[in-house]
Amino acid sequence: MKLDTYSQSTPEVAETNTINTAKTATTEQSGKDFFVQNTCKDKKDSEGHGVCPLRELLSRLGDKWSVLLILTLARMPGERARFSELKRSLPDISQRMLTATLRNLERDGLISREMFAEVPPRVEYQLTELGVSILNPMREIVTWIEGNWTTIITSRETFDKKNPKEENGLQ
Amino acid sequence: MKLDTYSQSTPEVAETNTINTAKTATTEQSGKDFFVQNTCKDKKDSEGHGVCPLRELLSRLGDKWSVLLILTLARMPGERARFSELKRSLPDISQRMLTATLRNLERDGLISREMFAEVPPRVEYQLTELGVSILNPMREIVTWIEGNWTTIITSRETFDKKNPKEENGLQ
DNA sequence: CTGAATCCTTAGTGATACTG
DNA sequence: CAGTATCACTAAGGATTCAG
Repeated sequence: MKLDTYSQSTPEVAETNTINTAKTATTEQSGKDFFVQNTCKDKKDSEGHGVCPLRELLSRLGDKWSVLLILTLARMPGERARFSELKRSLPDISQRMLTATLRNLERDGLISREMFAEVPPRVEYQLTELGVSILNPMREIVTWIEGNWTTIITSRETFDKKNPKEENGLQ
Repeated sequence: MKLDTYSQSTPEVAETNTINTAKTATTEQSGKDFFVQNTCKDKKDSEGHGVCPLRELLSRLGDKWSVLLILTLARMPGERARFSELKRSLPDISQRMLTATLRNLERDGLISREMFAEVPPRVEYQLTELGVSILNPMREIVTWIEGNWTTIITSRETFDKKNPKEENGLQ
């Protein structure tokens, strides 16, 4: 027997509540909506493309090494370096992940790859124009993080203190 | 029997190669290095903090819903909305993920949570000052993605055409 | 040197059902 | 309404080994 205590809406607070539900939808161009709004599925279409650009690109930038790799490459002379240099600059990255990340970034056109048919193989990676163009927005995020990191840490500590659950975070 | 064909460095191309290895390290403040450089481990210290702020925050922004949620909240009047409104705005998110993402963002201090002890429970979430402050850098990334999305798609297509492997991407 | 191939572990995510 | 709890699945990531 389900008590109806928590039905759709109680008499006194019908439909629209304290906070207005504000159909502000029309105030935004529906172009933006494509990126943020409802229709944003992660399913791939017939071509194999993701259908949510924002989410897909974001998750690329959010993956473990892409940003670090781009920033590392940006610090190299000519925004250019070879495989082993990158490996040295990011000691914690596994060879497998370095290869894979480079490959994905190349696929997206952010870096270019040049292979030299020498006896000890040499491969050089370089930020493309597209890759360079993302540096500024990227650096703004980095700057923001640098500037607010301690604030965030503090926030976490007080939060964890007030919520002394076993384990925090996802799951 | 290992042939020594690929030893450290071949005679004619010793140590420093075509591309100079440029110890440009000194040209960068070592503060930056903390974020990008070698010492960047993902291990947690005794307190449970990640030791690589950049990576950690980036992966938060890169997770499936954080950015979408922040942007959605930013579009609400007063950068404020209740749980069910957010759920409606992001129909594809599961309740579990909405709860978890909101919780993480609250923990980081990007959003605040206010609970009302009413009979049908009401909880309102709002971007904090910190949360609002990340909107601009975030929007720059979004803008960049919007502006370069088709370029990236094109790049991927040509790449996949030239590399007709079974499946691309990681793994 | 620069990868590719395998194997394996686990974190992220979704579906579903239950609760105050 | 706003969550929690469980379970199950997948994909991301690491370690290691093999190869041109």
